[in-house]
Amino acid sequence: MKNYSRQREAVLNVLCSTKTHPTAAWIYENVRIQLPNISLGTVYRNLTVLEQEGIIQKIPVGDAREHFDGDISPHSHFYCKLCQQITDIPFNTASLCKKVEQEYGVEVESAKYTFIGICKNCLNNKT
Amino acid sequence: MKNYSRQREAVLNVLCSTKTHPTAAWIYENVRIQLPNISLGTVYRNLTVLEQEGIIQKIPVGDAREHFDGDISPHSHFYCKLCQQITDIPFNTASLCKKVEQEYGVEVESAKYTFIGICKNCLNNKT
DNA sequence: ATGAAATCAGTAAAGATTACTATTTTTACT
DNA sequence: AGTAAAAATAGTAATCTTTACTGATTTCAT
Repeated sequence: MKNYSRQREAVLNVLCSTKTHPTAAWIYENVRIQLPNISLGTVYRNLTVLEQEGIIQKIPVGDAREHFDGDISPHSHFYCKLCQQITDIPFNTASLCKKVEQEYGVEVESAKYTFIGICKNCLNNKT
Repeated sequence: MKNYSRQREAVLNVLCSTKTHPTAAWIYENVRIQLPNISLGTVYRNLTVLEQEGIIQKIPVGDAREHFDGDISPHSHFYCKLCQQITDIPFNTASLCKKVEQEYGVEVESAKYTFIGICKNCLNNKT
């Protein structure tokens, strides 16, 4: 079904080598260092494929673009409204999924917890 | 600082009178029934203002556009990947906010829990 | 090696959001 | 009520993000 490609591997490698939860545009710019001819559409297509296969996950935070995360272990995220950085919060999201499935008769594939506010650095810089 | 306007009130009313967690485009179309001359930019601006004031909230689910919710009580959401509907899950998000604040030295303004999968209806229709 | 299936680069198109400007509306004050 | 400053608006344009298309290239199984 799915075929190996240098481009898909490069997209995955770039994403997995950062903890910044980047956007497609950022991934595109960084993959271009290794593969200068890769096209933006290829990055988008591969991000979609990788997400559908459950190898990566999307992290929407409400800034009008999608962010991606190569770490699919069930953890949470904090989004700073001032510096726009997304940081990991090792709070496990798995525990409530079964509860939601049983109580609502749905099939839960993933859960995303996002905490929004002001990060430590930005709080300090405010003084 | 902020002035009253018929347009802002209409945007808020339309959003609060639905449980569908609509997009800006949907809100625009529905406000147009009452105010045919309202412009899309006005809808966007007012949604931004209302969100900054904490009167409404944004619900990003990863479908490349923002959804909005007039209900700001701390509850969760379920997003169906098949029918794209967002439904409320009355699971309270408030309890972990303080924990995150204390453990990470951040200021948490809001928390969003989103469960993603396949809803009851779509599971039945699959048979 | 070879042919079907998958993927690609490059480009165009579509969709979502923000920016800009001249005009109108709201508010505070008289 | 009258007025001036501040805020908001409609309409339009521009920007940014994402998806779609197409002919060429690459991968994979045989």
